[in-house]
Amino acid sequence: MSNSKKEKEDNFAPALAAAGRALIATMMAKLASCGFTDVTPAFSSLMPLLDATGARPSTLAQRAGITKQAISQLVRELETRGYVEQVPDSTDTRAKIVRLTKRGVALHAAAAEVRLEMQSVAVAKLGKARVSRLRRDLLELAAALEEMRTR
Amino acid sequence: MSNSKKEKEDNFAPALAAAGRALIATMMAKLASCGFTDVTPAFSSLMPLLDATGARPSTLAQRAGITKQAISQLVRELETRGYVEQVPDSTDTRAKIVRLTKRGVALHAAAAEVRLEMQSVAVAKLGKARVSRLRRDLLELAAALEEMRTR
DNA sequence: CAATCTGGTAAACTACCTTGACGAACGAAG
DNA sequence: CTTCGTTCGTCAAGGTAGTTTACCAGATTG
Repeated sequence: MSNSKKEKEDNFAPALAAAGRALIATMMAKLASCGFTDVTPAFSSLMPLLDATGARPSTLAQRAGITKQAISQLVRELETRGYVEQVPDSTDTRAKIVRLTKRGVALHAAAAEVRLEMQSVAVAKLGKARVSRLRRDLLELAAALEEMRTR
Repeated sequence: MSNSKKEKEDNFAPALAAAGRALIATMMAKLASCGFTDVTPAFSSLMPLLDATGARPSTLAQRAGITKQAISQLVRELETRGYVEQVPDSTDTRAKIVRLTKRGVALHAAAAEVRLEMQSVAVAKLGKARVSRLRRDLLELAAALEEMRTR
């Protein structure tokens, strides 16, 4: 009996899932209230990986940890919605450069602001020390699980 | 300048995502190595919500936080793969009861074991205190974000 | 008993990712 | 200069996990 109770009490998976869901939902809600109603979660995840100078799809894929095909689709969607434009890379005929449009810069800024606001909310609730410890522990946990997986 | 740096250093979203991905990937890998090769992430997420006595789809939907239609599909998949069976509820002609088959019980047990193993790995890496603090902080973070969203 | 609520399903759709196959261009090596 | 392996991006198809909309049938209550 204490066994099952212990698992339920200590199991961090639901907590992790809940935090993840809350993070996404809050980001979406805040962006929508800023007028960005056609943004999907994947867009907002991609935003912090883009900068003013532009980046190649392959680079983005690497940063995001997904395939270049997936990025290709995502970028196309972003393009049809007017958030980015693709220009040819002058140093490589094969390559493209994904660059934020004016509207994209606005979304980028809005997403960054929401992230900062989330950070503030977290710090207000948990305190600065616990927030940075949380981040660190999550990364260590991920590494430990990853090692367990591959072993 | 310190602003953007601060955001990058403290932003917990990537850490959260990484931990979540690692959790799922490890669960899948471990279950596959136990012979459960036809299990999808959603199956393993559903397992801890099922018990020996069986439960109604609606109840499962509530516990999982998704629609009853989604549960309906999932349960059907689980049924065709032989992990659960649906029997009529004697107390309500409309209702069904989702019950683990013998194979389902085996999967349920395997998933529980993997969760315990993950817990052990986490404790080995972070220590018992930090793990339970991590869980608590995640829940508080989720609540804070949720409040921020609805406000 | 009629109205309404609840349990479940069906179909169509969205979002996000994968694998596999491919053409075109780059870089180096012969 | 040609050949060869690699890299850049795309097309096509499919899988997973959900959603919304619409609906039926059984249960509950005024």
